[in-house]
Amino acid sequence: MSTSSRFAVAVHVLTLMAWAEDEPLKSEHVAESVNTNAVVIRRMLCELAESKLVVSQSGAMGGSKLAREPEQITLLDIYQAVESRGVFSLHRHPPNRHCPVGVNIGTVLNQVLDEVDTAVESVLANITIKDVVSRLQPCVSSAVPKRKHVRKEQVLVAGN
Amino acid sequence: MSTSSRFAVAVHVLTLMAWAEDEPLKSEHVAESVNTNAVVIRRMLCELAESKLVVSQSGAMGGSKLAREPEQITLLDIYQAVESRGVFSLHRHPPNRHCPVGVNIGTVLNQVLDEVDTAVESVLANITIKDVVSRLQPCVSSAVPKRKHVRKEQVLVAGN
DNA sequence: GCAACTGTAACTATATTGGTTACAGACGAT
DNA sequence: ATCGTCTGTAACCAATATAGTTACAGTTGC
Repeated sequence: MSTSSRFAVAVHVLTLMAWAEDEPLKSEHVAESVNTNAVVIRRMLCELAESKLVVSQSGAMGGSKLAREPEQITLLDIYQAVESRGVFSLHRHPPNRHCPVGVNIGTVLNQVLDEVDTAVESVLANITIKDVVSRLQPCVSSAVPKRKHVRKEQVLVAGN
Repeated sequence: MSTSSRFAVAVHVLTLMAWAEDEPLKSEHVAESVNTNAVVIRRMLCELAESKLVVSQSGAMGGSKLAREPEQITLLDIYQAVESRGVFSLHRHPPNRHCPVGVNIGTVLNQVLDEVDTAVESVLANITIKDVVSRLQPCVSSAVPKRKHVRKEQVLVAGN
């Protein structure tokens, strides 16, 4: 697959804003929490603004905040704002159309990949930023997160 | 995200083998159907062999075929064989642990991403290679596949 | 032994993401 | 009005993953 961290970062950013309630956050400040460069955050904020999830204000005392209430923003909204493609891709080059399998496998795969995308979307549609904020509170910082899938590089709660 | 076509190609390969029944297929032949280089196919066949989905034989009259019946191989088996990571990744670098959101967002995100992975897996677990072969037959080659998500580069049934 | 295969290493090409610097433009405060 | 503080954005570079290619050692049937 080769997934990106764009979705994770976008959720992080919007969660910060929900946490900050109506106070506009500076990209520099957000970048500090995410632990990346402010320009990376601003690029993402532009995308999120295009999707009407945040509003930004230039100039002194400016910053960005949520465009709607946290309970009105689902993870699906965020996913669609920052991840342009579905979960899987088809062949890089079209298969051989002179082969009985090659000529039709795309159609079947598209059916399957749509089923997958739909499943992902229905999970994300049922979680709002408010939910994320609520789930944030009872966390004990000692626990190291574990995933079913091995994600080599990423052991959270470390560094800094 | 930045998904790869590895899953699509792997399904294509195993479908070819199911189609060919018990006849061993040469990597060169498979590559022709997939429209790629034979080495790319052989690399993938090695991974599929490690996961006991195919068996290969070297030497003259050699080739690869399914290790089990097509109805005993699910798309989840294939997914796990060729895609090492889950659907999404967490942050590239761990967030700032001095921030109340940064320190705990990983735990919450892991919960969400596990829900997503589980949803994807349950879809894939319910489709076998035999199902794919069955769905292959009634396809009319005139129809251009459509996906809910825009996948720019890839218009199937073209080229060559 | 020979020809036909697989397995694999080594290298290149390409694409995507992320990080960085730089700067134009917006805007509040004085 | 201008100054300092922000955002928006362009132009790069670096890192990573996938895919494509050539080359060749090893295996096996004939």
